[in-house]
Amino acid sequence: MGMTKKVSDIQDDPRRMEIVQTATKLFLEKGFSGTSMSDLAQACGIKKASFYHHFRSKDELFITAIIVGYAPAIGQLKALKDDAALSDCERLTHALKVLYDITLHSDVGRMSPIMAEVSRTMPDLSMRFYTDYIALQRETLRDIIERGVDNGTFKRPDYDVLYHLVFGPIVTLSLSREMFVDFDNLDEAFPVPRLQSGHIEAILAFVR
Amino acid sequence: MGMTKKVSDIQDDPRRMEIVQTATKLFLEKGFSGTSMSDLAQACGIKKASFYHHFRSKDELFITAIIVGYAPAIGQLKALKDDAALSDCERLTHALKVLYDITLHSDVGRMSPIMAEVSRTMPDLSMRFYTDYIALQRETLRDIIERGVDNGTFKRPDYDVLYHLVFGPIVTLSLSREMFVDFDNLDEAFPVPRLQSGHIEAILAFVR
DNA sequence: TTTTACCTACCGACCGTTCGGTAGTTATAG
DNA sequence: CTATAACTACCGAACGGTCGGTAGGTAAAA
Repeated sequence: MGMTKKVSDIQDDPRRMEIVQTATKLFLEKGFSGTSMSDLAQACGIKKASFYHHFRSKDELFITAIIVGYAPAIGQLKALKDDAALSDCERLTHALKVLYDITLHSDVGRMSPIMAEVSRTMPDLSMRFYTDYIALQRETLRDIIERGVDNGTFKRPDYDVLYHLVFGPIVTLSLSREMFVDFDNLDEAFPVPRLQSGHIEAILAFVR
Repeated sequence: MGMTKKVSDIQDDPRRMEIVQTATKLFLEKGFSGTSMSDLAQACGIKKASFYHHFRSKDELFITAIIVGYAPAIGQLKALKDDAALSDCERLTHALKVLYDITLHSDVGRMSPIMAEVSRTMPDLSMRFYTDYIALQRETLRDIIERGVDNGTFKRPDYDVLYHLVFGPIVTLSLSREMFVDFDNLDEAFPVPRLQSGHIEAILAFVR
């Protein structure tokens, strides 16, 4: 308690949020150590010194950007649990599609390379990323499957293996596409729609 | 031609290789931008300036370290293709185990975070990493499956989906374990042996 | 005599950060 | 209504430090 700031506190200050948005874009583009405070200042239309009115340090700004960055994904995940209208298979399929969408097209998905970069120097942040986001992903998937097990639709899997099979391909796909952005034939080497539907089919077969 | 150096050329110079080995260890520990030439010099028992006798720049040293680092894995992969004594399923199982071993326990496997870190600033290296290593991984897997298809053991899969399902979990597992090294319960969150055997079973079911 | 491998000493550039100060706004007191 | 104190947002200039890299020399091997 005390030290940790809530996401809502940060988001309440509009000036801070502007800066965080711009910073997020830059960090995603050029990585943490690749983005200097001068770069950041220029992008924000502010002088370097003025940052330190809003944030204690570069680290604090970065950490804020990460946490704010995955906040919407957390909302999407929580919404998945309460999808009453669907059948078990539809719910699982939909959940997997949402996971693909989040991981491939939102900030949090594109963050994996930076998280990998800073994980060694900011283990606390990695830890928080795990408990706030990864653990929630797992939990959500588990809830959906358990519901299907109760209804007799699915047989209960080894959940750790299931997480491995579900998140592994998605994360690697996102990471690969971030790493090889400059490929001329990126969509040929990593054809997202086909990989996605093939993967979902395989997972359905696995839990049935 | 011309610019590109062969691995054998580098490996022929023992002093260079000593330096590369030490550098590799440091880069894996602290990342690219986290490792300074001074750090490197101290670890090698050499003065900073003496580096520039052996390598043109920090980048060249790093690139050399990466390429030398995945060389043995390439050897292992090539050996997999000519495994005559085994049955199709045994061969596939064995290949998957080797992939796990390489990716989790060798330098090249542990390199994914650094490759992610530098991919934006060194797109050429990423490209080379892809064609030298990733494409070879895919090709090897494909050959093994094709052999099984010819024998009637396997049905021919969508290979892109297969790559997705095979390499995705392995890479993510390796990356996760690198990122969350400091977890007290790393083996609980990512229990390698169970994940590995569960994954292999699922893949066998997928191609059969 | 030239080449190799290493050294000492140093460079300019840039890093994240701090300092002292300045407008402009708001709150308070006379 | 006015004087003043306090606060917010920002700035120019500089800080100590580290970065990758270089100039030039030395000592020994070829």
